[in-house]
Amino acid sequence: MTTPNLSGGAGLHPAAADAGLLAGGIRSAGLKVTAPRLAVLRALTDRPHATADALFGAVRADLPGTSLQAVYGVLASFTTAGLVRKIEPAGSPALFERRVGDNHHHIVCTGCGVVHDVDCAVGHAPCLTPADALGFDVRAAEVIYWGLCAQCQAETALP
Amino acid sequence: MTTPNLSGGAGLHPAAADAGLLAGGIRSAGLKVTAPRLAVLRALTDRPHATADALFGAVRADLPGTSLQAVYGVLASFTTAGLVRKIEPAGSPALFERRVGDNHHHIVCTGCGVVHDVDCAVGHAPCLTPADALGFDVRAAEVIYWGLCAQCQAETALP
DNA sequence: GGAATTGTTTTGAGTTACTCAAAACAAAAT
DNA sequence: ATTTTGTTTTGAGTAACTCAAAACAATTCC
Repeated sequence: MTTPNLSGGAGLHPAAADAGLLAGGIRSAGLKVTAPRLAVLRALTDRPHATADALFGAVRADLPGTSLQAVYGVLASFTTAGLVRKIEPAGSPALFERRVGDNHHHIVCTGCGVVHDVDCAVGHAPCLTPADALGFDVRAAEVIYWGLCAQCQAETALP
Repeated sequence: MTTPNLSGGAGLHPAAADAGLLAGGIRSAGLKVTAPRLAVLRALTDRPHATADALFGAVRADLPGTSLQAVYGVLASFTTAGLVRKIEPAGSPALFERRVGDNHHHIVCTGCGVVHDVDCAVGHAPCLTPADALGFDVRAAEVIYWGLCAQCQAETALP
């Protein structure tokens, strides 16, 4: 075998099986399966809220020669295809996550910048309806909570 | 009188009275009253959700020679002082608004980018409490609704 | 009212996080 | 195997800020 196995056939070891799953996801989104795309998706699996730059760093570790622009391109196509979600918290470069399709929100630490997922406040779509939509056809509600994470609280409480 | 009236004394005509009010606000925020600051605050009064660049355009109309960096500086000091609020919707440069101190949210048109204020969804602080704060000390909840404004709806519905 | 003090603005440079386009290349369809 | 189509590389360019030093102006103090 002289070419890498990108085709998602029966896996022979864990990484191959993983590649198969990733490849299937990419293919069923209507996109061609390529090595940079697999690498980005794999990197994003380990880093649930990553910047393009962080992913670039991770990708080039297992696929040297990949360009930053390729990572941007991959992320753009994934985002358009609904395979990943892009979030842009104030003051931060864009973050990407694989968790899509549900309406979850985010909590960002103002101290260290760490981001976690949080489920919608009230059980059912609560924040999805503004008091007065002003004639808008509302399609999405994005909620970002800001606060101090447990660790940053502990650190600021020191003598 | 050879120097402009920045001191906020009894106004002689509407613009002066306005300057007095603006100056008072700036002064009580603990900031020095300067011509660029008055100009930015006045421009922001007419443009409830403006970018630094838009404000720069407006400011230089009545105070030529003001630099863009001065506008950034003014906005940074106002934001720190709590005199204005900075919002950063995804894909847009930062917007500034004078409405502060209440917990209102925003609705952004995905077509034309227009931004309006909206009050909190449910009567009482609804979105302020995530289902699970994950140990965070939550200080703020920011909600952005995305949708099509009435005008953009009408335009997309054309034959 | 004038000098000292402190904070602000100008001027000029630099950075981050992207975006765009053309040519080389690789995956999928035939 | 070849063609087609979509992707990645390479290289350039941009928007929106941020930083620092020197000039300047608003308060404070006498």
